[in-house]
Amino acid sequence: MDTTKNISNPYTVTECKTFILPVRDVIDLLGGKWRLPIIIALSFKNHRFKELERQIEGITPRMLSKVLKDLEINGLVNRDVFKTTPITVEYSLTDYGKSLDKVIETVREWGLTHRQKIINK
Amino acid sequence: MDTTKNISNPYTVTECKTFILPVRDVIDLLGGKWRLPIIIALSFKNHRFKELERQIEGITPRMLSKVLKDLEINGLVNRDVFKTTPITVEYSLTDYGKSLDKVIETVREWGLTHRQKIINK
DNA sequence: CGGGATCCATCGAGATACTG
DNA sequence: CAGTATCTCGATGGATCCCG
Repeated sequence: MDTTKNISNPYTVTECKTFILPVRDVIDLLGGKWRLPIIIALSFKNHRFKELERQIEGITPRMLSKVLKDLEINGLVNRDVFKTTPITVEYSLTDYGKSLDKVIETVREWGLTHRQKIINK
Repeated sequence: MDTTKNISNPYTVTECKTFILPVRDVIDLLGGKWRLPIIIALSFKNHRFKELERQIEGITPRMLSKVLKDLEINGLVNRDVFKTTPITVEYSLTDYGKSLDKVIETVREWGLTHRQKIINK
């Protein structure tokens, strides 16, 4: 944040919204119940649909399908179909998806200290 | 993320959940419709309740009250009551709350490039 | 195996009115 | 001014069954 402008708040409401937009995008991309588990699982290794369903306990195929589709649209996940019988589909993180790791790590570090702080109260 | 362990995924499901927990904490802290606008507004300057209500267009006193209370519980926001007549209440970010700025900035940078990438498609 | 379709429960959030 | 109390609704996600 541009602290040089904090003193008298010269930002208009519109500027403030513009500031927030890209942050909200990422929060939404990582938010929801299943996005993080799926991204983390794929950061470990590529997975097939059924593998993910087994790995991420509690998820239904409906939600798995939905989130994977969304992550694919956002360019974070690759979907590779192999024409075996029966058909197999492999999901993997794109290089771009992997670039989220550093963001997640930054967030995680703050979150770890936060946990300590809250627990100590 | 510990990339040295990514190759064969030695993480158990439990370890994976433990890994995610602090990340989820932060996402929840910044998620929802009003948390970011409130935090950003308070990062500019301290505000009274009514000032926030005016500044953050569309928010109802109910939601404002709710989120402020939650942010206070999480140690991000101070609530100072002044016994004037009528009573005035000033909200401000704690030093701890301000420490979130660097996290938000990291998230925002990634989000900005993401916007470019998505728009160009 | 890799999903889609449908129905249903829960929860975040809006609208409105009211209080100390 | 600084909130609280109800009521309501739409979105998120769960349960279950089905298909190529």
